[in-house]
Amino acid sequence: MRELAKTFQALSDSNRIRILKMLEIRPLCVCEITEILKLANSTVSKHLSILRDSGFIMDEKDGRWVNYRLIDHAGNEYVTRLLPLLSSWLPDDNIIKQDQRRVTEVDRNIICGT
Amino acid sequence: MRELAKTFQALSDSNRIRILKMLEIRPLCVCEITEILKLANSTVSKHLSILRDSGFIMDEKDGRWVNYRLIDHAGNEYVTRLLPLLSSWLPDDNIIKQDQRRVTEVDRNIICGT
DNA sequence: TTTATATTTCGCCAAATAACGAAATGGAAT
DNA sequence: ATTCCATTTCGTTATTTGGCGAAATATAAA
Repeated sequence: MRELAKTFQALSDSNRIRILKMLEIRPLCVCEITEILKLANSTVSKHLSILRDSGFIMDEKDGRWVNYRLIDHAGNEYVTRLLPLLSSWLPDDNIIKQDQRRVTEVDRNIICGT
Repeated sequence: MRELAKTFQALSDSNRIRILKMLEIRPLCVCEITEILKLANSTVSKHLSILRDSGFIMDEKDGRWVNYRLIDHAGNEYVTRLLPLLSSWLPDDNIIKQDQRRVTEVDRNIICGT
């Protein structure tokens, strides 16, 4: 039960929901997410670790960046069922739509390290 | 998005999950839930108001008691999808099983007002 | 109307959470 | 090896949360 509560807890924050909805478009590095959410990178890193620890996302090194992506096939029943639900929700949310559009526009080589 | 985060927030506490799983068995009054969870009645009342405000449960007066039950047909997409999921989860959790057994045994006329 | 009882609301406290900036870490490139 | 830069970790702060007991509310019974 602890695990289930923790799973819902991971989804109970607006910024983490925004991150998951952005990752529906494509994998992103921390600085791209930071740029879109307008939060400190340490804050974004914390949100990402919460989403990773609850099984929603995975990370992989890519040169000097760390790419985060939605988990492909979760070994986790809760995540397996919740991710598709989340994917079907908020299609008309203005913030989510704007975030997702910016994901298609943003280029890590330009925005990172300014 | 706020509403969605709030919905998950409601499910992010173990005691609220226990309450919802108890209500799968039958409607319950506050003092029955209080007896099973072993919490202060003010605490249980707060949990119930959170679950009600997020659309998972409804209340109805019944004499001097207030019965809480799972919402029948939610006007809420999130609740409509999440309640069946929750219902399918935790079938082997020992605490949940014990709670649900106690729901079938408990009698408000005996346990309330001792 | 008075008393009893179930529930809610209020005020408080301790613990958890989300945010930040600064410092530490770890590769990549020079 | 040293520098550069993306990311993580650490320490702090403000806010939220979950818990309690006491007081307020509401309804049933006497």
